[in-house]
Amino acid sequence: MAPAKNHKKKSSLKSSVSSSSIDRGPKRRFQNRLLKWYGEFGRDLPWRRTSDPYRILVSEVMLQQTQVDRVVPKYHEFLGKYPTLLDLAAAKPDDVRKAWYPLGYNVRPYRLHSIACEAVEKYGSTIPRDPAQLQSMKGIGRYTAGAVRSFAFNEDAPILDTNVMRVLHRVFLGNGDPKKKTSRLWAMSEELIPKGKGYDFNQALMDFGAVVCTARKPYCLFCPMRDFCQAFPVEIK
DNA sequence: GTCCGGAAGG
DNA sequence: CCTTCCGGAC
Repeated sequence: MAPAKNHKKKSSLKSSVSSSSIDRGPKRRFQNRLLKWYGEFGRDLPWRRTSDPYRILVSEVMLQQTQVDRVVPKYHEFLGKYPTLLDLAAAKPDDVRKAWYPLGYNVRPYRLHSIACEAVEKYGSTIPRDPAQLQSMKGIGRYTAGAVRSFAFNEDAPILDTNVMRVLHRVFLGNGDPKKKTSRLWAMSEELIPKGKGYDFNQALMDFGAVVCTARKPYCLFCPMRDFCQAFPVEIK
């Protein structure tokens, strides 16, 4: 009788090390395939051709409420009129509201203007990168703060808008109401970012939700995640 | 007509 | 937790 050694556990690394709610395999597959997909199919959008935090902020506030196709022309027009943070801060609020038309949700141009003023007064005419400072400003919630941090400052900061929520919920959770799992999805969004790649990964997430994993009629047959997606195939209504 | 959507305010 | 804001897509 061979005195077999007792291995209680093969590897403590496997399941309990990090408080991760996502398994290694799916996590790495998702990261790799998403970034690959983005390299191939990612969109060329104007705010991806600048590193000016002000311009990225403008784009994010516009995108909060409006689809990309409607934002693009207005983004150029608005920045033609207010090319810098200082230009916007110096403007009259009502002129900013007029420059916003017809994007809708008209409280937002006022807030964007007040953010510009506050940045000039309190933060040395720069957009702050600190999440608490960002979120202290009216008009910047957790999503927009994460977007500014990752897209303007290259930080590995998580984002969660309804697109990202839908994608992560479908791929990793499957059924149920995503809105009831908001805090868990925030944690997942953070956990999934490959170190140092917050910018590309988050941009990729947004594109993927907008192009493949759409709210209605998602393109599951072209989806690189379909072999492990918990929601595949999403029923078409 | 119905759905969609960030942030604020209730 | 729920509603409001505003315009467009379907």
